[in-house]
Amino acid sequence: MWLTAFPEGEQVRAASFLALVFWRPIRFHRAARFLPADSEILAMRLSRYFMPILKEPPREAEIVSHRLMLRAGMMRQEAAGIYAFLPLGLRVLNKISDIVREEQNRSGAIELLMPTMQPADLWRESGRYDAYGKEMLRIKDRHERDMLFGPTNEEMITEIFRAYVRSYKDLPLNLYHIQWKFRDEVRPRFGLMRGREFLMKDAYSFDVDQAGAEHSYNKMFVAYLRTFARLGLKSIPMRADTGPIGGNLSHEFIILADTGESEVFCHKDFLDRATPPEDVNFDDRAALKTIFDTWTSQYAATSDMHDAAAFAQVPADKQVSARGIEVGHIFYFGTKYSEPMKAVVATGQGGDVPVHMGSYGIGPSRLVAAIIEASHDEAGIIWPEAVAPFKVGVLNLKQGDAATGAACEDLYRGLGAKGIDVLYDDTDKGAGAKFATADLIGLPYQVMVGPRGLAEGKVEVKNRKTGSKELMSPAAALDLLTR
RNA sequence: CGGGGCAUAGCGCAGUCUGGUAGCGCGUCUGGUUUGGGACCAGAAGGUCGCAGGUUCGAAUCCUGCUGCCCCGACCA
Repeated sequence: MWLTAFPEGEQVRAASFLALVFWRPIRFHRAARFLPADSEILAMRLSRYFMPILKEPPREAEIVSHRLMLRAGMMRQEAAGIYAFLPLGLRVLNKISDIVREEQNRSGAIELLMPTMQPADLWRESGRYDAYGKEMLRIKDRHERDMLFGPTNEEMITEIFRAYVRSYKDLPLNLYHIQWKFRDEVRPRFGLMRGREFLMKDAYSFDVDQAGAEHSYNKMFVAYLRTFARLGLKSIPMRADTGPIGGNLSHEFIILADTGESEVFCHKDFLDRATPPEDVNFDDRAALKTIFDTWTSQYAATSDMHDAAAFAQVPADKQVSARGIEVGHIFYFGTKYSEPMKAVVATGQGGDVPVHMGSYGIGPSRLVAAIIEASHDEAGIIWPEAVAPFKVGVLNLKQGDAATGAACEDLYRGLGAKGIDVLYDDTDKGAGAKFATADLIGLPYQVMVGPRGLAEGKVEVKNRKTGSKELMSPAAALDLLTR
């Protein structure tokens, strides 16, 4: 548009200047011009991607998710407990965050975004500036004002709430954000599992009374069950200690993984209980209460809360003791913050009351690691389809061969055009190396395109999870993978 | 914060005890031959040995201090 402001002769120079500046994107567009615009970010040629895989795991990585994330080129450590997400890791993180977001929205929670930096004064109001201890990273700005890198956001959300909401008519309200947190752990470890900087979805509910707050709690409870199920995980809610955040109703959501950091005990029925359906009515108090009761009626506890006598009441063939990873935590804490911070609403019956609050956390960055812990084998990661960085890998087993090249291009473009996330391994590597890479980064479906199969008009589709391989025509593969 | 360990090329490691011109594998680059489970041959590039001091004719190696990272424990999304 503003090009027209150039004198005639200048337009050419301006245009070529732009071409220079945007040379890389233009080159990409040219190569991908058969794809609709929206698909360009979904489809990727490995030869042009940034995915620095490692054959050997770096020495510092001890646990499997940490090793595999480093080997798959998903992240890079920059300091103890602090990681850069590389492109492959970011794709997974974003897919997890999107699912978390969808389920929060479905439950009626509303997204906003609070800053990572917070003024200390807010925390002095709640009394937590002194109480939180050294885990809170404290900073002074240039004017010597006390600031902090937020470890959580109860104070700030309460400040926002009290600034605008005055009436019971505006309740219930649940506000959430997905933002980086910083907790200066004494001993960060296990890669993303216990980092110092981590991504957290934290939601905060506001209700006029305890009954309302319990309904809000149940909404999150159900949303969490759905979220973890969609991420391909079996989650088990376990009664939890309320810890430093305070309150009196709290559950941890634990997923089972052999390498999990805590020991858990539960009733076997948890493992095949049906996930609440997509169309569950979040406004139906009784229905949500029923789901909550069903999911909390049987024994489930981490070693901290374990009661051996109660566990012994579970029939022997139903006793499960396993290892687990905490991936979510929900709290109801009443008026712990609303009272000191004066977040009050008119009740409609004369007078104000402090609102009843709850907070609800899920760590998407920890989930990246937790999913790997729960789903991997000797060869590498086995991504659940919903969070895989790419759903399909197209492997050209004989790079430079005209026939395999053409078949791969067709599949690559065909999948991309249908909106499938596809990674096309068009590198010079040998077939074996490509198999190893595809398995390492855990692509759910891998299409092997080589001269041997192509001679009979076939490609091979491999399922990463089951290991099954099937020969079929490229058209059948396209059909299968876009279904 | 207590205890233990590590730091040498992009990654994994040897060399340190017993001081004497810094090595191996993988990866990278060039050329060629290859191509269905981490190919082969030939050649090449790449390191102030974590940092600072000290001892010595000479330090990756010995001494002192510091920093970073990992593991176990206590603590935690």
